[in-house]
Amino acid sequence: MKVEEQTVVGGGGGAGQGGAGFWGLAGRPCDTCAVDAARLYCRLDGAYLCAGCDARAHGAGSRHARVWLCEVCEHAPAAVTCRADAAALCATCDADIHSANPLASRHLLLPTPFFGALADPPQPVPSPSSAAATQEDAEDDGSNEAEAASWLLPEPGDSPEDSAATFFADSDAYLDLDFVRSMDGIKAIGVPVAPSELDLAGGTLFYPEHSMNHSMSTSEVAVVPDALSAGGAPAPAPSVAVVASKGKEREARLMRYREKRKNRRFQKTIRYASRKAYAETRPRIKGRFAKRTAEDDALEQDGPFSPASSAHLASDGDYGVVPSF
DNA sequence: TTTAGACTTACTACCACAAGATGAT
DNA sequence: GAATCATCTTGTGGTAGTAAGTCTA
Repeated sequence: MKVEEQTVVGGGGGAGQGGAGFWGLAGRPCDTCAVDAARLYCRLDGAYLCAGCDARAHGAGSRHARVWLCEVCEHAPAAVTCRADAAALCATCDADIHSANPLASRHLLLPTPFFGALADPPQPVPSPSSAAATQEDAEDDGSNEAEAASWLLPEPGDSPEDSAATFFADSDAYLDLDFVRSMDGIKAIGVPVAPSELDLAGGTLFYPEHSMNHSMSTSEVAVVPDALSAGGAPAPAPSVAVVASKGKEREARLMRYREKRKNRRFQKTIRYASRKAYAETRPRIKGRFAKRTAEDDALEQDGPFSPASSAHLASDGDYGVVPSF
């Protein structure tokens, strides 16, 4: 925790001085209006669109397959959706994040295209199997379980307090070759490979043989892209400037990703607003529910916190509320 | 380098009771 | 089949307690 805080503070300072633009990571503008930030990519049109322009261009019956922009870099079309992280990721960011360690590599990855009218923001991105379910349901039913499962299966060398996506990002500088060797034996853990037709970014979706190499290499100073090194020919050494820039970009991307996930994933879903409203008005003793007294009953009848009114108030709160029937 | 203690962080159990679910009539 | 009633189960939030991790001497 402290490591992450320090990382955030340090990185935040750097980002704060120059903002996202400093790293060259400002969101891609909409190709149509050029005003708002693009949020999705239409394959048929070959255009990056904001929500408004997409709504104008694609109606509910639209058959144009579109994908969200990567939530990490906000530049490339998302290639997959990670249900555990509830995030749409491009091939590059997916490789960065999900090849970082064996836990992350087990996240359930789903194809991203959707059709019809733009519904809601891409968090979580609707999965094909849960089209009829609410967004909250999709997140609760799948991602939480998937991530919880991944966290419950520690691997040698894992830090229990770090999430799968953040561990190596926070400790890149401390990786050593022994750990790389220790990963060789487990890098073949099965990851569902998406059909090649979803390879929207023009690259491969997964790197089953090179994922660990990719992660390790990008975590070190000498960055050698897999595409270059995979051919067997020795890749030319990148310049120091390029290497440093890549490292900072990746760090900034991952930091943004972590912040977003942190803010998103722990929102409580209220299934019964009426029960929540009632619980909030009930008397407590040291946090525990206490028996009602006659005075409590009298106050409730006179005061503004009758169950009915409280339920109404609670329904307007910031919680995700499943209406009671 | 190891150990002990202090400190921090995250998680869980607990409580009462209305609302919801279920089965019987 | 629909309506009513009785009984059982579920879900709700704030706090204390505890486990686990981190830091320092």
